[in-house]
Amino acid sequence: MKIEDARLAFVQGWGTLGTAWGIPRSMAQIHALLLCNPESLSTEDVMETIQLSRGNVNTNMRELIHWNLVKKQHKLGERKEFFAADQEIWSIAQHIVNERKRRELVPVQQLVKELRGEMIEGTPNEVKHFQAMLKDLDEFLDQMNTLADMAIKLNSNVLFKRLLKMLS
Amino acid sequence: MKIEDARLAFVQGWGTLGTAWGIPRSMAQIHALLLCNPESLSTEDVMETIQLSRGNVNTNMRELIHWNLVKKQHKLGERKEFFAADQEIWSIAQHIVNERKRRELVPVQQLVKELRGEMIEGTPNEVKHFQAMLKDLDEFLDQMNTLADMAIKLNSNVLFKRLLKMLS
DNA sequence: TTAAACTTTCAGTAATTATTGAAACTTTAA
DNA sequence: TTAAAGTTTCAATAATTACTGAAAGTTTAA
Repeated sequence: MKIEDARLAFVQGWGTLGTAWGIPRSMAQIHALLLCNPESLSTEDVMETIQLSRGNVNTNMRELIHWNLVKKQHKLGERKEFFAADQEIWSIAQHIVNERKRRELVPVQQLVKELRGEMIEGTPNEVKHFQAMLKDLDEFLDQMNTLADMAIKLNSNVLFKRLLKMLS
Repeated sequence: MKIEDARLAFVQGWGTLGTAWGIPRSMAQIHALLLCNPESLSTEDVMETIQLSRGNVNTNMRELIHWNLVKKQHKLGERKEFFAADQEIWSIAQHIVNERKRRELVPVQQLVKELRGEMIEGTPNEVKHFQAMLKDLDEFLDQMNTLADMAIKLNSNVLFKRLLKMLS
């Protein structure tokens, strides 16, 4: 298999899977293409390799930069901008985890805390049940939050193995 | 605030947030409603409380049952089915993590392993880069997989605190 | 058996989200 | 300056995903 085809296969697969992660197909594809190229690429390189419109590439590239997954670069003597993906998998993971926390965890916590601050009127049994549920959820979300941070620190095999042992 | 309103607020919020988790709004709403009711509810209860069609409630309830988040129940003397949510937050988390692993982690691992099995033709530098990336990704995904399993086992404060200390 | 009570399915439609492409904008080199 | 090269924006459209409602199917009690 030629490297170009292998890259394309990776790009397509990553794109499909991206949608399962709640990430736009194009954004995932662009990221994949940058990941598997040692050189940085221009908007046009990306456009023609994965057949996307200029607007699409521009928008999603901005989003990738915002996620800290991609950096802008300039080449000597070239006017246009080039883009390169962060290649450190643990660094990538860190940024993805942070982004997902922001989108998925933080808003839930806000909701729960808001409701816990309310005075609830109803039969004692119902109120008790409702509040107990909120409390469990709140505590759980806190732990998840901490856990997500910790997961990122586990990038050394030493720590990872100690943890494995601890839980076995 | 009346308990009915508090429940509705929770249901609405959970529904909105559900979409950020890649879960259909209705499914999240139904789950939320069951979570905050001490009694099990019938399809019709759910339909009228959150204003959803019968088909929608039926379909999403089946999905919730498939995720092991909800159980069917029968009431003495009643012909229709009732539904109750699992109230154990760590058990809920376990099922959600398993489901997400199945949808989000497993397919990526397959893709990566498939590509690693290929012979790649290209310049040494490009091939080396491509394969190194796949290797990193593969190892990383393995660790993530293990980590997800472990996260679930951390439901005791004792373990959680030891881990915290270890990583601080 | 039959008919009422209840559940499931699914074609059609609505709502949401992603993508295009062209016009407007910005930067740079002559 | 100005015009060519490059970038950004965004209204229109396409693609995807979720929801409805009614018809078909199933179960149960008389």
